Amino acid sequence: MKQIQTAFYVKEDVLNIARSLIGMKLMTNIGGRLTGGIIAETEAYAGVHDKASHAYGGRKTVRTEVMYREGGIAYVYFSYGMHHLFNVVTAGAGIPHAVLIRGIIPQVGVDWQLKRRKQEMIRPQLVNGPAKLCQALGITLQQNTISLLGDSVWIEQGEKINIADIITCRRVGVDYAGKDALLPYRFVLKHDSYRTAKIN
DNA sequence: ACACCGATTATCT
DNA sequence: GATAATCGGTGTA
Repeated sequence: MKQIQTAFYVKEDVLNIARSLIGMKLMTNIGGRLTGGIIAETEAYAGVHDKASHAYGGRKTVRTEVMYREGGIAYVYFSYGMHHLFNVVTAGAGIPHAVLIRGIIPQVGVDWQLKRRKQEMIRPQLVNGPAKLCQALGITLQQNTISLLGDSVWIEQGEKINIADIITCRRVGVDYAGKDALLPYRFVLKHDSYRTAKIN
């Protein structure tokens, strides 16, 4: 079994999971195309107490219901009328934790990733954002709620990362969360040549 | 380098 | 009817 197993996803320390995901490989096999890359940037969303989380205050809607399920599944949502964002649901059932994947280093099926992104060359802007990597890997609302233990979208062991090579900083685009926008819930791989995003 | 802004629609209130 | 865990293009320097 190459897929990371349920025991990893159901832990309650979402920050630790978000940091541990750095260096692992996010893989998709969608439309007969095998694509993937090393996870280089993540953000933790810590459920009901985190003002930046879609589940803040126990908010439960058609969209966010998936966050309350047992960890190890995908939470994909559609934003700004044109972008898909991919999260890993974590913790046990009833605890709506999630980790947003914000950047990868393309590794598998790079030609398909370029094609999906309508680009010719491998450049930082290929996959250095949450909506960009979804487009490159073919992730859409179709993948919402699917198990990460299946053979369509999954995470597998990747490179061993030294903890000193991970930058911890503030999350992006969550100003509406007030004080919680300042929390150090974002993890970024140092020396990622595909990253151009600013570190706060 | 950085600031500004328009695109476009599922989902929520 | 309003909002949005973004992106890419344009403009100024």
